[in-house]
Amino acid sequence: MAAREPNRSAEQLETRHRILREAATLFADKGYAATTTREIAAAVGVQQPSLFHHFGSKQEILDSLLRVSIEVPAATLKALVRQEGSPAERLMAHLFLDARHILSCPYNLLGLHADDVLLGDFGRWRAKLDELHRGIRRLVRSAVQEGEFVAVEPEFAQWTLTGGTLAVIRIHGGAPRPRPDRTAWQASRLLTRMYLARPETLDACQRGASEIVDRIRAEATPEDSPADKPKAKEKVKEKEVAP
Amino acid sequence: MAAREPNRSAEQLETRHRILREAATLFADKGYAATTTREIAAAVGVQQPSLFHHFGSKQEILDSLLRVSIEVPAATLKALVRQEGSPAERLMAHLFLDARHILSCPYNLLGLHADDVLLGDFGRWRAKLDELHRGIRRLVRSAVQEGEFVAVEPEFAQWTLTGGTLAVIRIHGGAPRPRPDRTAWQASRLLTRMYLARPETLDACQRGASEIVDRIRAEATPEDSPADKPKAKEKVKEKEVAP
DNA sequence: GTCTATAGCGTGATAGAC
DNA sequence: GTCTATCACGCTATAGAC
Repeated sequence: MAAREPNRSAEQLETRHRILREAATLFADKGYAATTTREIAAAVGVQQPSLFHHFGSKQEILDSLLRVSIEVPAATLKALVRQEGSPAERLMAHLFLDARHILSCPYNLLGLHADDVLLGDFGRWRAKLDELHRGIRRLVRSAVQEGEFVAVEPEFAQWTLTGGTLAVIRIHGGAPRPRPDRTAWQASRLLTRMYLARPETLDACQRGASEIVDRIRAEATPEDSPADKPKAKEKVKEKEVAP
Repeated sequence: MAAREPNRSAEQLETRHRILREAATLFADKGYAATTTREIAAAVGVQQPSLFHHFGSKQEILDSLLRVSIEVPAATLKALVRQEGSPAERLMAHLFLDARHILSCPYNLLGLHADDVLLGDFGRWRAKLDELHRGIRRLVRSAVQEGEFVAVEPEFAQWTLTGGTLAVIRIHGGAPRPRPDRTAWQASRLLTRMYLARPETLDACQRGASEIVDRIRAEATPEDSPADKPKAKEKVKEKEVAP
């Protein structure tokens, strides 16, 4: 990287962002292994070797996307377990935060949840994701023990709930949604309802979850975004990919 | 990843079936594109070119597995729409049949649902799967209209329900389950419960679904009714597809 | 920062002996 | 039916001009 350049040109950031964006879409469509660097370059509108000016390797592109996909949810879940509130409320808060993160993300994160990615040479992210899943299973187990949830295998519940998050990604598809909060609450309500022993307590559960979300937002640092996280105020233009 | 040891317990099977079995496991672990024919051969315990005596290409291996994974559920859903019963009951019957098919299948079908497979050069199977998803969305839409289900986007419901089927595959993992019917009913009960407007009607819904399943089974085996054909549910044995 | 040209390698698949 | 040997191709990544 040009160390003596005082200002990283907006052009470079733009290209880097577009690479991530197009790569994420292609990974979602065809999978990571099946996507070639030539296809990514073609979607961005540059020649294939030009990618390697911005990223050291194809895996590095995936790595940057995985950071967005996994690091944020893992951090929020970690914040969640310290919060007060019943297990079901905390689980619902997690489901909401996860869904809203997806709906606010400018990249299509679908391909990053495929097994060829998570079981490949990405032990670092795999470990983080396992931690996430363990946290969810722990919350499910507590909710079942306290009678909030019906009897269910924690592992099955975890896979259906994370599968529900995938459903949010599928419907989202990388396109901006009008009201992310509303959609995220809808999804988390349905997923929580699946296991709630007394479904009529869903509204109360959501109120508890909402309070937890507010508390986390209050204690969270304003800038929680490393270099790869694109600005919330995005100037993402509609892509004009040469097919 | 380390090369897998040849599966000695499977050495008695036909080589062709062992190839399918080991390939399915590898596809589930690493994805289709990331799995090499050399890895499949190593898992089976033969040299790589020997695979091509049994299958014309790597894609042909995948094709044989996709037939097992998609053709059976598509056929049962087609039989379902002709049955009497409320939309929720028919949907629950589908979820049960799908789960039981998975739990009775000797192959790990997880990798076949990955997007790199279904969006690749397999338009034939992709079309069949789309048909399946459309059928599910149609049942969801009817159930919502009739007040059996809570208000929900059919597309979201379809992805969560098919995601729930994936959860069954994940827990199954290709290993035999003691009581497939019991596990399949548990899963379909939870998934149906997610959208049932009045969860207290779940038992009634299951009774209706069970009757539909029985009717389908009756019409699926209309001609062969020798004396030794038992009707016990647990006796249902999925015959391996040997094309 | 992007380009052209190409290296280096692993892949799916084939040929022919046994 | 399985083996050894090998091909032809497409892939990621590098080198160096501009």
